[in-house]
Amino acid sequence: MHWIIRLGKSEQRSYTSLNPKEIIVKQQLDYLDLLKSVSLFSDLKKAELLPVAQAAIEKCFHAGEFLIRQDEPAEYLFVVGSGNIKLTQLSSGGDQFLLCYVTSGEMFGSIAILQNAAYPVSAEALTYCQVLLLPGSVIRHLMSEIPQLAMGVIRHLAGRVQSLQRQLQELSAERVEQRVARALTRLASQVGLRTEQGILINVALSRQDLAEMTGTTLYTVSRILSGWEKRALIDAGRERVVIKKPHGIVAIAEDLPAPRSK
Amino acid sequence: MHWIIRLGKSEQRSYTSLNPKEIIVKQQLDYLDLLKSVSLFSDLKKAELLPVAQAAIEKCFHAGEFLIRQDEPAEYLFVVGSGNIKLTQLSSGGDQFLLCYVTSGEMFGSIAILQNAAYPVSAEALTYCQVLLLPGSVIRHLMSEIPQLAMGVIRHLAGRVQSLQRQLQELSAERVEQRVARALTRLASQVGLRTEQGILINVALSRQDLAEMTGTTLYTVSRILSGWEKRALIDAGRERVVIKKPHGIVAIAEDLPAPRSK
DNA sequence: AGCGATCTTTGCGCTATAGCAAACATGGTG
DNA sequence: CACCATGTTTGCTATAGCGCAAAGATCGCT
Repeated sequence: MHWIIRLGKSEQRSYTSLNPKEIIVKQQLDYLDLLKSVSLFSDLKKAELLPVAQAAIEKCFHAGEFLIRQDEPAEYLFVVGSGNIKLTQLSSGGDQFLLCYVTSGEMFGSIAILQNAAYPVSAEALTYCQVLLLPGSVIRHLMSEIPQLAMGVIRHLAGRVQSLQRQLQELSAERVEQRVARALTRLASQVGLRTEQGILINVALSRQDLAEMTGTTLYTVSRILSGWEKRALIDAGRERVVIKKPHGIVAIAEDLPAPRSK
Repeated sequence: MHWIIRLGKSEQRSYTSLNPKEIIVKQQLDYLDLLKSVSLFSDLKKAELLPVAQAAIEKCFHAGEFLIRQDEPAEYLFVVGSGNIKLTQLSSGGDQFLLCYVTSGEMFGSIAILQNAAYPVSAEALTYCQVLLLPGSVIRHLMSEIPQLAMGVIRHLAGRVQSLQRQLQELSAERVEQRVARALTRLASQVGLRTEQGILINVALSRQDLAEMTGTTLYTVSRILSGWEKRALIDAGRERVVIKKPHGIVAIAEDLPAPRSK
């Protein structure tokens, strides 16, 4: 990440040795690179992104801090520059559901584009995070000038709808083991890190987290992972999973007949 | 519904006794009324809706016919003028999930706004249906001229995302009885018909349908409905449910302690 | 290095729900 | 009006997954 680290308060700009104008320009260029990498803005020219970058607020969060809390008024879209974040939803009954992880180059809080909306989820920083806050009102107004932007938002939301529908279907039709396998493959493709032992899921991932993702209990997840570890499919530790035989896990996720573990 | 019934083929227009121009104008006015009633277009002025109405294709379907099939290229948005439709999703494993019912004044197939997308669901007519087909390309191009339209689409999708997230949470955390109760209350508010005996769910609703909505089996649904019938909460018949004590069902859906059935 | 907090494992019993099979009900149709 | 297709009920059995409790592992901190 070639993005300049800067700690929250914008006043700090004036404390640097460079002259203010130069800093602002540099910052905007950096913002532009980050924004451009987000699929929401990929159709836009850099020039069109300038007003977005200008309205963006840079902010950092420490592990454990909440970026947004469920039911609070939704003012900002969040673009993640670095770090890992998890989105969770709390039900009235007090059960928590882990919707997804968000990591660099991704975005969340698109609900802020709508007026008077509230966040339907909470976002918790799992590591130190650098994010850009984009005021929903700015995006909203910009959309009328830049139709591509509106299309980007629509594409983003449509993708989310489809992935949620698929998840719903899976949750209703598949057994727990299959769902956990699916969650792992999803995580692998999103935050997986190729190592010698296999694919390391590169976020702190407790049994409880996996349970909240798949609608089960930490006990059941623990038993499943233990089983897989005995079959040498994975290597599991405290808040850590390494997939040693990806094809084996995929086989379970897709419910293929023979794992063919020769 | 004050919408003129006309059978599919546009050639029929010339067979009427009125002069063609008058008919076309009349038709567009009717289309405009229908479109205006759809939340997607509610922010638009009637004049702005004219191009949409002009591009709309009227079509009718008989009970049992499929309006769209999963994985087919998505060309049209559908606006329902009359009739009931169910949206289902088929998994690779062959399990069907019933996503939702769609009825007059509602809309589906918004994925068609995106280029080269495929429908993620199938839509089956449960009754005789009159629908308007709006070419996705037309909406797509109109969005750049009418920002309100883009906002409407975004609002629609955002609502869908939230409702799906809620459903996901419910499916993962709640027991079957609760989920069935929830499905019934949802249906009651959408297609419920107030009668003397209670709220009649005004669509053909088999045990199998309820099972596919809630991620369970028709056996379990049957047992649950039988139980509720014994407690005089509902009145169930072949593909028919009447909610006699709405508060009782809501109490189950919300998992309230005392049903208070005095 | 040792301690406490947190996470993980696993034995055990239990319940909710799946799923078959067979009888039963219902409504449309000729 | 009787038949048939289709939907529904219910007894029975099987089992996946829940959830407690207690022991064990791991990590960060001082």
